Amino acid sequence: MLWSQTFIPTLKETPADAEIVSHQLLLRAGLVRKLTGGLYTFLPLGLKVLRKIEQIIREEMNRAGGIEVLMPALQPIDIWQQSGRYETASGVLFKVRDSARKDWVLGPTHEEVITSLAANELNSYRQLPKNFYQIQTKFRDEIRPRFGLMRAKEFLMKDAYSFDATDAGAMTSYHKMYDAYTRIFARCGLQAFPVEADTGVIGGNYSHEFMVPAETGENDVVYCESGKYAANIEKAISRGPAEATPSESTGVAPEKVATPGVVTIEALAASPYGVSARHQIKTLVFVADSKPILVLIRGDDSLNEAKLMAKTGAVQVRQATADEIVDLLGARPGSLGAVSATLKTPAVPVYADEALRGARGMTTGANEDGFHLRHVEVDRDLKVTAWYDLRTVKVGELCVETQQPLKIRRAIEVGHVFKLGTKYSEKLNATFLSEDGSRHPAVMGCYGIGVTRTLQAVIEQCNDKDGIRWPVSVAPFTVCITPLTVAPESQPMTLARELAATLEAAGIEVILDDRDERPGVKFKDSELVGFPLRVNLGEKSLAKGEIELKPRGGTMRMVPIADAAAEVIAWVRAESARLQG
RNA sequence: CGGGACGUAGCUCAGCCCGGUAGAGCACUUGGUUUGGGACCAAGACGUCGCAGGUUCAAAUCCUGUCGUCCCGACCA
Repeated sequence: MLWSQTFIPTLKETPADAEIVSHQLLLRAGLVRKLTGGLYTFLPLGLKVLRKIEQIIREEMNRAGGIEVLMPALQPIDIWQQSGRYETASGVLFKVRDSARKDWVLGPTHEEVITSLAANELNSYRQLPKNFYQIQTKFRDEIRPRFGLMRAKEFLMKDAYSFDATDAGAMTSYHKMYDAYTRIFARCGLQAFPVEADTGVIGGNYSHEFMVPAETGENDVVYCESGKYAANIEKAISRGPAEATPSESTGVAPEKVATPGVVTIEALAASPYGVSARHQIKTLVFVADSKPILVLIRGDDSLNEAKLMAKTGAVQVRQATADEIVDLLGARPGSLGAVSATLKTPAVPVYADEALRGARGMTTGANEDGFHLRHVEVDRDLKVTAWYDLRTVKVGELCVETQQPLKIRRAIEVGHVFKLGTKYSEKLNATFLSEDGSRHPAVMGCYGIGVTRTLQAVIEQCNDKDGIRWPVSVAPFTVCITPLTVAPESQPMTLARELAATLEAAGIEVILDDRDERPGVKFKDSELVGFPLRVNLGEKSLAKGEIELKPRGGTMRMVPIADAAAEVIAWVRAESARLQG
């Protein structure tokens, strides 16, 4: 490929609306251009990278027994109503209306479509297991598209769906995908690692996310340095708070104390009250599936809403409004409590965090503005409907596996594998006949990779001050041949064309920078775009019988003209082998 | 949806507070000089100052509304 005959609009300056380095480099290297918020056009080089990532995914999916299909992006709403997600996922659904005024959705994911297919086509245990996958555009009405391709309204995803006859079979399918994902990200040159994950709206009971460590990521991962434990903070557990919950009884009944103007944990902890956060019970009011609930957390802990939803089985949870809270408890936020004697409506469920078990000598709101209760003992004074682990793990707490202190880091989620069970197969009648003639719903799993997000994650992880540093496996071109003189019959240009032909014949993707630009411009551009190897052909070196090999980020090496092709091929093969894992 | 910032040339931005002929650098066009790390000189072209109202003799500048972008939060298979 000649540079002059493709389209690589590089930018010297950083675009104003790109915040993170990978987004800036996507634009500066001429890989994408924004149409509007959350929607991007892929330019030739961006598209080449995308296709390479897709190809790696295809190879590994096929190797793991996946069968490629292509499903419609436009979907009828009835299957979404059948699965129940027309309601539960309505926040992300793009809905469209046709000329007959019938409603459709643009698929944010394809459990409904594939399960409908399976319902019709998979009727016997003899046909199982099956794992269908596709690489296709997804649409999600993200509230806030962000960071270029990281969170977009329209994006490319690889999604796969497994159907098994038995739970054990489903676990096997799950682990095949888990292993395939590990290989896929390694081949893309990404350091990604699996973590235990919450399943969210998609459902199911077992799940891992593949995370790329990055400060700009949108997820917090809790992990143990031993490598034996890692989980999304939404799911993470520990051996409990670093400081024990107070459990010594004062032997005194709850006592009302005036705390005028005190509406925060901090204010109550400060002078003149001096009630440390650890001695307080935080009372939160939520509306879970339209019903009010009280949630109790130790004052120095924070509620993990994902856990609340997972543990209570609630589908939609929101914080109650101030008015709702006053109606329910008779007091405003800041003075709320769950001490039974103060509750107007004892029927409201009270969910308490495990860390509050046996707590005594606690202080909590009196359900009367400006007053708190002290000497509260949870077992004696509160009626707890259910105890759950609802708190968010904090740095330094001990790992449940190794008892070492846990750490937390930011990460980008590039893949997610779920064991779904029979949630969708039951609702959409994807059943099969087993050997004994009985009918069962297929046991499903689903597996997603954000292809466009993966592309940006590679940039986020592989860059330096000069630009992108593509791993050879996904680089738009592997070698950038750079003649410093481009006159058609000049020696640099003639040798450049010959070398390009030789390398292409060896299956190496080459771009030849035939632009009539000064060397500095070409060097800067090739480094910005990030081609793994640049081959310089300048009259000075050629006069000495040498060609220059400059790996991106490495040191320049001179090789005899006659050896250049062989040297480049050897370099590329060695780099490629390094990424095969 | 709440909070904040910002919309001026293709890009990065100044001008706005204090109303009075729309600017710089880069990019682009032409000519010349250069030619191993984003060259230099000269000439040129490029704008309904996001949009709509309002105030005013006069609005990029002040006011109101609106649309859009980015960030934080909420939310997020």
